[in-house]
Amino acid sequence: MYWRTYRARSSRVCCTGNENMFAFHFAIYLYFSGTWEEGKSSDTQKWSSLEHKGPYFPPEYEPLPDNICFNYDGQPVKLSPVTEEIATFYAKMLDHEYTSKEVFQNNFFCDWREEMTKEERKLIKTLSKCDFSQIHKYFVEKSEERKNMTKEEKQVLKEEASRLMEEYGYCLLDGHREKIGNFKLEPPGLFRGRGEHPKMGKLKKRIQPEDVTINCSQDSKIPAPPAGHRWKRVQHDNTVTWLASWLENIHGRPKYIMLNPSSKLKGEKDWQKYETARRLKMKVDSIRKQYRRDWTSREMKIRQRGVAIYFIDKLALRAGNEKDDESADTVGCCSLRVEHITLHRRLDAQEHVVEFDFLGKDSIRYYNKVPVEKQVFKNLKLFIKHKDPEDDLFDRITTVKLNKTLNESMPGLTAKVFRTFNASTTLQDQLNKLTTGGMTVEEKILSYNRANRAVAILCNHQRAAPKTFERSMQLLQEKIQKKKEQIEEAKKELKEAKKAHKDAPSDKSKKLLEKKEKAVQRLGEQLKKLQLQETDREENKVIALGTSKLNYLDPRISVAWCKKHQVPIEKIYNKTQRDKFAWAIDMTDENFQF
DNA sequence: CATTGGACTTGGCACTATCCAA
DNA sequence: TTGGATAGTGCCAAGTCCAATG
Repeated sequence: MYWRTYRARSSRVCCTGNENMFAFHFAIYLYFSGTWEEGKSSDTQKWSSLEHKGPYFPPEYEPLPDNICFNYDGQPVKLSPVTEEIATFYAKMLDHEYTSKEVFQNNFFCDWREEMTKEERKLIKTLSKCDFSQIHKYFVEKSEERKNMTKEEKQVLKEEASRLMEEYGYCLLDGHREKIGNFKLEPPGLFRGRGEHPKMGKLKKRIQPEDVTINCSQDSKIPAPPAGHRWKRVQHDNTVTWLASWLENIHGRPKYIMLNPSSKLKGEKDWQKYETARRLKMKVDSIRKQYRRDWTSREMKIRQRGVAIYFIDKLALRAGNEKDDESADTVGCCSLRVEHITLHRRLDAQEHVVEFDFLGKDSIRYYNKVPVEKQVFKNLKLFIKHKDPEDDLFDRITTVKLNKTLNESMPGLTAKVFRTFNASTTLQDQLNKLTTGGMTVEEKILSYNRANRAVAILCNHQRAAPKTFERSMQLLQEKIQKKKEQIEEAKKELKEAKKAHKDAPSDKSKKLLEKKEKAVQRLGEQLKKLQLQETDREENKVIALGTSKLNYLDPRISVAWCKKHQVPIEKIYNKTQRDKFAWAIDMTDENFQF
C-alpha cells in the first residue's frame, strides 16, 4: 500500500530518539539538497507520472422561461442569452448590501454593457432604469423549491455528485490514486472581493476549454476536452504540482487545479514547513540578538530591518509585500505606513506603547497596543520624522531584502516561518501550562481550545460574530438555568430519601438513597459540562480557530498531547483534518515536543 | 536593482449536511 | 417527524515567496 511506504519513510526519518539531533540532521539535509546538483533535481521534481481526467466544467447557462422578464425603463425587454446570463448574476445578488455600492454598480454595468449586442447597448444606458425584480423573484423561488425537495430527489442529487467525484475527483500520481482539491472549474459570476475592493462587481467570465492548460505526464491518457473544443495547451512539466491552470480575467493571474491536503505531495510539504519552523526554534536566540544589535546601526536601512523583524517575531505580522492600486488597501509589516501606528510615550501605566491600527489580509483589522523596547520606540520616532501619514514607515526595506537577510541567518528562513514558529511554540507552551492532572476530558478540551485560541489571537484570526450568537448563547444559559433547577429538585429529593432511610432503614430505602445520590452527581457533571461549553463559546465569539489549526499548528503537538492525556484524537480533529494530518498521527509518540 | 510572472499557502465566509430536542 | 442549531465543507480571494527578465 502506498500509505505504508509513506509511513515507513516518515517514521524512519522522523522518530529518532533525539529530536535535537534530528533537527540538526534535517538542517544539513535541507541545506545540501538546495545546493548539490543531484539534490536539486530531486528537490524540484514533483512527480514522475501524473494522469487525470481534466477539470469538470460547470453546466451551460439555461435561459429564463419566457414569462420571466427583464424590464428597462418600465418596458419588458427580451435579452440575448449572453446578456441575460450576466443579468441573472446581478439579480441573484440583489439582497446583498454590496449591490448598493457605487463601485460595484459601475463595474458591473460597465462589464455588462461590453457583453451586450449593439442594439442592447443602444437601449440600456442607465443601471437605475434596469428592473431585475422578476428575475430575482424567480431565483428566490427556485432556491425555495430546492430546499423543499423530497428525500428521494435529494438522494438522486447526492448520487450524481458522488459519481462526479468518482470520475473527476481523483488523479493517479506516481501510480497512486490521490484526491484532487478543486476539480470543478469556477463558474462565471460577479467578482466580489474583500473589503473596499476597486474591482468589485466586475464580470468573472466563463472559463472555456480553450483557456485551460493541462499538465500531465507524456505517456498518460490525455484528458479529453469537451466535445467540439480544444485545450489551450497540454504540457508535461513535472516540476510543478498542478493538473490544470487558466488565467482568471479579473486580475489576469493564473489559477490552478491542485491536490487535496490529504495527498502525500501536500503532506510532505506541510511536514517540511514545520521542520523549518523547528529549525528556527534552534536559531531564534541568535537571530534575536542580531536584530537587537541592528537597532543601533549607523545605517537607517539596517535599523528599519531590525525593527521590522522584531515586529514579525514579536507580533507575528505578515511580511507585507507591495500591492498595486487594483486591489483593496491592506498592509503587512513592510508595507506599514506612518498613519498605521501611533506612538505613546506612556499609556495606561505602560511605557513606550505602539498603537497599531491597520487593515491586514482580507481587510481584517489589526488593532493592538503593544509596549516595546525603548530603543524600538526611539527608532520608530526617527522613522516617522518628517514623513506624511501616507508615507511608508519602513521606506528603506522591502520584503525581498528582508527575506534575503533572514535566509542568510538560516537557510529556508522567511518572514512567514516566524508565524508558524510562534504559533506552534505558543500552542506547545499553553498546552503544557493549561493541562493539569485530574482534569476530565471536557476540561482538557477546553484547555486545548484555549491554547488554540491564544494562537488565533496572536495571528489575528478573527471572524464576524455568528449571526445566531446572541440567541444560541441565551439558549445555552436557559439550559444551564434549567439544569440548576433540576439539581435543586434532585437535592431536595435526596434529602428526603436520606431522612426516610434514617427513619425507617430498609433495602428499598437504601437503594432509593443511592439512586438519588447518583442523580445529584450526574446532574452536577452535566451542569459543569454546560458551563464549560458556555465559557468556551463566549471566549470564541469573534475568534476563528480553523486557520491556525489547519495552517500554523504543528499537528504533532496535538497528537502527542492527545496520547499523553488520553484524549481521543477525534475530539480534536474531525475526519478531514485527520486525513490531512495522517502523517503526524502516524509518526508521533506522546513525548514529541515542538 | 526593480518589475513581472508563476506557483504555492493562507484566509474568511456562505452554503450544506448532520444532529438533537421538541 | 421536524425545524433550528451546529459542525463541516467548498469556494475562491488574497496573501507569500521565488525566479526570470530587463
